[in-house]
Amino acid sequence: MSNSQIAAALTELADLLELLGENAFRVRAYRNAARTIESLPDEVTLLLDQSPHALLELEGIGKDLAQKISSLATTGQLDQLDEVRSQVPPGVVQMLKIPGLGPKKVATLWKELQVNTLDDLQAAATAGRVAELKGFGKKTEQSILEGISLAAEAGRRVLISIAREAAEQIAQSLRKVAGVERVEIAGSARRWKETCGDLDLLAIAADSTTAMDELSQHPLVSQVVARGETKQHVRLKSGIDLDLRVVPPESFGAAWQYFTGSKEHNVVMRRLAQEKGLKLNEYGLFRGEEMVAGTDEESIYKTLELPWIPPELRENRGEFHLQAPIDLIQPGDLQGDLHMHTTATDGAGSIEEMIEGARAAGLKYIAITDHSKRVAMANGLDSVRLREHWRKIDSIRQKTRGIEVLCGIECDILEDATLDLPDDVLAEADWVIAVLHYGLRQPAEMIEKRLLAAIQNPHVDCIGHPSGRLIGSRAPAEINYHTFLKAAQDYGVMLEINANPARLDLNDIQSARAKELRIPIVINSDSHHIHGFQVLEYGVHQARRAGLTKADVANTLDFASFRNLIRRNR
DNA sequence: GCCGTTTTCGGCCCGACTGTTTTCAGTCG
Repeated sequence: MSNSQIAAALTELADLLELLGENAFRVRAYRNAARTIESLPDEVTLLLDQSPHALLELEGIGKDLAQKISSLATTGQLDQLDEVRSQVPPGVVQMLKIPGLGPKKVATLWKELQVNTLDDLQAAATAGRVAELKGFGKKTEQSILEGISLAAEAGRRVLISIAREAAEQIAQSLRKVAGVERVEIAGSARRWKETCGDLDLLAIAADSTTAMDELSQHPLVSQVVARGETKQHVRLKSGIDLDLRVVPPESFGAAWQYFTGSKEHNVVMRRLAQEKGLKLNEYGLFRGEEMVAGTDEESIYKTLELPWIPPELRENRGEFHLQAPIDLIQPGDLQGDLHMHTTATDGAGSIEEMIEGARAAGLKYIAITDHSKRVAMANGLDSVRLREHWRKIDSIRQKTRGIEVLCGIECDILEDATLDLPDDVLAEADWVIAVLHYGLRQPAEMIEKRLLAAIQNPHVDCIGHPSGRLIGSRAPAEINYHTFLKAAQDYGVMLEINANPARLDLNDIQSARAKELRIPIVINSDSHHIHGFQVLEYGVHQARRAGLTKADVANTLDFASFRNLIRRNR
């Protein structure tokens, strides 16, 4: 198992144990271990190869967890996990996804009302039985009803990061099979959609049997749902479904185009073909019986008199108006990263470590932006500690070569629309990102007031993760994007695409609107550890889904130009 | 479950908020 899969298993175990009323500190130990494993630079299997005791060196991992992690890493199995899974109905675990419900409340619902599924819960809440429970009331009952759809949704789709990783891993092992010529990811994962409902792989193979056998036995696969000559449908242990299709080489482009979608994009494609007296399907583009294109995607688009359209744009959201090939931003275009944390607040890396991590990720400049004091749980900084932190950053950057470092702050926009730090402190910052963390459920007028107040503050350079959403688990704040974007444009405030795959906020649609208004976008990692910069890729693909080019993204500028942009906007 | 001892147990990050209570448990980040 990969590190993030091990981390997911440990997190699931923690959830289950918590529901079973296990000691909270024991549960925390599992969660801490999950985080530790997730942020390791090397795969656990590699560490174990180097030394069988390597895991014991890690903070927060003792004999017991080391043994469990090593079992997960080498066999993908953990008896304890299977055991507790059998004790808790899956529907009960899903209830944890309902905002406002934690393990205690869910356990009460499960035990007292015998609700085992989200449907059970909905029925109980509708009947008013939830409000009668001790510790529950009318408001809780109402918020449960509102949150159920969110939880149900979360169960059906997975984050793009989870989807891409599983798909790439399986594609890699299929590529090693004798006779397999080519394997590619298709579907929403190829379009880098925020979430994926299932995975699609496409292969060229002399003999489909060997490829399908390999897939059946893959450690990530739990069961084969269906298997035919050219198509195999499996379910992964993580609950995601995956389709593998084996196609002949001459049809590969057509199949790739077809199975990449989206459905809406393909409807238009087939209509355009029809208008030219052609027929498009997964086998090729045909005039009568004769195949006129289909070995590669480019030939299909070209025959339809279209430039090749990057997968991220294939949503029928205006991509057919493209006259010429569009040169979307690439991951390598980013030179800076303007949002990250250190051990001063809730990060895992020191200032020096984050600088080195950024350098290793190929970045030329960064801003260190720890939390302001309102985020007490993260040990947020007040004016005194922040100034001290900046002094420390300043002395370190004096000695640092090859990468520029800005003294920044991620400053909370408080519930009353004031900022968490006084103006005279913000004025000393090189870079200020203002964000909403609390009070996301306030009425739209209040959210608007808060965002506009932040934008109008002369020291604020950027609004970070504007909606505060966590995909699948926390709904976005209700934002009037029209006034919000207009204000950002008027006051020269940049907007962030937060690259954390659970955020991707601004979303693709609002990012496209920001581009139209020529509001500079910055794509930031929001790193909390030295390997956190890898997520920038997800932010870049989100930007690509919005049609952004290098010129639309401010942190593709060199440092001097970026610095000038900040100065000009202030 | 981990860790570090005043070394085999006792503590483990915490402040604010919400909705429930009538002094606080649970949730959030």
